[in-house]
Amino acid sequence: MAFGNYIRKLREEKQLLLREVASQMSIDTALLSKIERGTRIARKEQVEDLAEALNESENELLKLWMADKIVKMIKDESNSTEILKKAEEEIKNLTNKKQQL
Amino acid sequence: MAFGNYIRKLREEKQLLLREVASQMSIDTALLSKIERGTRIARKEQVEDLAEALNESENELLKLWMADKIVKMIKDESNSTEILKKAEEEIKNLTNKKQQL
DNA sequence: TTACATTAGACAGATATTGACAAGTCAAAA
DNA sequence: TTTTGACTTGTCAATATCTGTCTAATGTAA
Repeated sequence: MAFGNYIRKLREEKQLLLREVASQMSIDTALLSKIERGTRIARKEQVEDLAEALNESENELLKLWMADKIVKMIKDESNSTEILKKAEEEIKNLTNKKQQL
Repeated sequence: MAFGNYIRKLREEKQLLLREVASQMSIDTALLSKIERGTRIARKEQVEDLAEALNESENELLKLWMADKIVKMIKDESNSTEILKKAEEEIKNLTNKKQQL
């Protein structure tokens, strides 16, 4: 599930209003609405605030948020899976190099 | 291999000078140098021009270029692999949804 | 209707990206 | 050693993108 849908689901489960959560995040209700609907991308800071406001794991939310950004970036490419595979390969290489230090 | 290193290798194999390739791309030599060294990210247009100038597959270069952007985005995260896995999962979901249309 | 939650659009200000220029390093040739 | 040519680096103005808010609109239940 996309990041926006996920946090909306969390918010609704907790029976919180947009304005309540947005207020805790110190942003406008409209902005949170857009983030939940996926028409605006949250900033890292805002994801952290969200985790706090929704009492959820910050790491988990950040993970979903980053994955979401990647998806938005390549979802329209015909070879998106190959791109991810290549990225994974590169990450592995980097990790190995780091360990050698 | 990162995108920049890769295109530098290609250029050197073909014995082309920065200024020759840059000229074909209608950009400054300095900019191409930075792209090859990874201190600047090429624009999509420039990757296309590069493919032309180096006589390489545009799709392949674009793939590497996108993978590179993803790597730059998450390489410093401790859970980068998990992030990629999640992204892959989402992409699969999207693909399935599309097929249902 | 009224009240309240949510959403859409438009805007100005903040931030980031872009490409070029000039000055720099470096190595090989003269 | 000077010169030459390839490449690199730092800086900067112009441009493009992003940010958050405001206002107005939509939807919905009482």
